[in-house]
Amino acid sequence: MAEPAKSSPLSELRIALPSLPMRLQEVGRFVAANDYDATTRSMRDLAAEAGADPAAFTRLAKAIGYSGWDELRAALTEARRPSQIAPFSVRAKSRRHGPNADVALVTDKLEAEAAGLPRIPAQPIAEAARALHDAKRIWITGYRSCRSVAELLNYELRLFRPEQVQLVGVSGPDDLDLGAFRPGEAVIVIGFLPYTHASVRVAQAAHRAGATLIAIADSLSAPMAEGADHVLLFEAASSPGFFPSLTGAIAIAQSLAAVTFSLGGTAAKKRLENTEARLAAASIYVSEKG
Amino acid sequence: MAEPAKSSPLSELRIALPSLPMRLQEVGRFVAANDYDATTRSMRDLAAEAGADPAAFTRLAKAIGYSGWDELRAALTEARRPSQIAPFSVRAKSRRHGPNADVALVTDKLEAEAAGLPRIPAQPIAEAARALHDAKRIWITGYRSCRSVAELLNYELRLFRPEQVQLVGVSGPDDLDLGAFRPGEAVIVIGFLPYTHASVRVAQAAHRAGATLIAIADSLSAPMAEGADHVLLFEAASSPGFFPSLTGAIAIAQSLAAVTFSLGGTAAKKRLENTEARLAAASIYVSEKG
DNA sequence: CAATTCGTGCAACAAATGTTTCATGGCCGA
DNA sequence: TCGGCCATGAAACATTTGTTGCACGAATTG
Repeated sequence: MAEPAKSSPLSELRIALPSLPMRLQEVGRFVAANDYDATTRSMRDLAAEAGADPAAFTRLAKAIGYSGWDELRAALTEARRPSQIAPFSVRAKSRRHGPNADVALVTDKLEAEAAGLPRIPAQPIAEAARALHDAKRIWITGYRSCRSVAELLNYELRLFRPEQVQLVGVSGPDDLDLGAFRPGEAVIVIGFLPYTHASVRVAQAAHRAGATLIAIADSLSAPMAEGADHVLLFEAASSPGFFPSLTGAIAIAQSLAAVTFSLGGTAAKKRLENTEARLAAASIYVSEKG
Repeated sequence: MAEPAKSSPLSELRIALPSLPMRLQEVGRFVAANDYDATTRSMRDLAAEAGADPAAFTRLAKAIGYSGWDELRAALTEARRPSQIAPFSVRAKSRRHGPNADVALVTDKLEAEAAGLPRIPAQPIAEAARALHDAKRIWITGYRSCRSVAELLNYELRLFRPEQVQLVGVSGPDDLDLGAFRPGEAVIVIGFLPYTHASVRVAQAAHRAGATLIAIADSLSAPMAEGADHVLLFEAASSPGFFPSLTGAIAIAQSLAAVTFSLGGTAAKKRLENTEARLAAASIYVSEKG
């Protein structure tokens, strides 16, 4: 296995963890999960809380290349030390070129997207959520990269309205679903430039069928926004890079789901609890440990 | 002696400072200025650096109402403890009613997520992108709500590396793919609390096969982060509402794709152009009209 | 099945920690 | 000037710290 850059003692620990004896894995996990206590409290103290032998900590440190627990803790302490000079020094020194050009690209991107989120109009989202709340059935559409947004929305809505939410095109060709739209139902279409023919077709079908059309798009003049009852705007081109940004669309989708759930009241809450109980019973999730 | 509002040990110190003997003032100022070292390093060590007598630290602690240096340090340690994300307090807060309660929920959510994005560590993303660039093949995994993130990443990476990127589990049961992992390949696993067994299985299989493991998770102690060569952290619980937030994970995925594309240089650019040309030829997109 | 390695808990070890005591020296009031 | 007081440093103290040697048991190997 290749050496993956000795960035932090915690990552060294993580990497070595799986190849360690069982007990050492336990204490290793404990250290990773409680690294602040690891730097401040004593070895024996930690051992008592972790329910392990104090010696295990020393052995762990040696197993991952340190001379002893003291040295490991010193490394953790340094890694945790609050950085005195904050973002500007990093930002100024590594613009565009140099070895850190990639890092600069990432920070620029994240900042741009963070700046874009508060510009999303909230009012239309709340109104659209009410429309979803009133809808007898909810269809969701998104193609190409927007498919991920559609699926997330589908997933979250189905957590508390399982029988009434459906992705367009999952159970056969899209066209079969298009004929099923009815008044009183809601159809969500997600898309941005360049717009796919398929998404426009869905929007038109929804409009023609008299269903409530909700468009999540990057522009009011997007073709699937024509005739839409609710248009939720986000900025797809706000961040640097070559692909349009979906962060805004995801944020909208999640807000939409959250408000819709909130409108659902205790009934929605109960259905969510049922769903979660079923998932837990099927032991889908890794149980949390003390 | 009056209790001076036990807000923080540091403020107690500052208040009592002027009425202390000269040497104790010096030591007190040193502690206030280096409180991180005060919690991590030993008393004698600090004394050496401050140029003072070790006993002065004990006397200082007693002078401001503690039983000894140990107790003062414990108080400083607790005051410095990183605030573990408290979703409940956020949820319990201002459950505002009235007509605009829904709008307020949306704006709160968007602002919280916007605040979370710049906190994402950029360096690991850049390093992980380089690993992807070097990988002969890229596998992507995400279950439940993380599936959407996995699919977005899959989509964007396939735009310029179509033959080398694959979602785990699309062409049959996951287990078939798990056996296909090879050294020199990269496996991306996305997940957050509660963690699914399936994602942990994939991560372990990747590690066992000697493939480069990249984990996108909400915690360093996430089970799929064990043994990972790269861990990309985001805050799933940062925003109000009942569902964990995927905005950070999406932002990471997009940054990862962008940097990987950037590393690909002209070759990647050419492949992307080919893909776009093919899509255009199939008239997937609505042509832009004046 | 025997031999051996390896992982693990226990207990004793030396080193380091925080505390206390004691001696010194400066300061102020009588 | 004397005597008490307090601040201060150095050294001795008991305690706690991290470490290591040892024994026992499980897993592995020949």
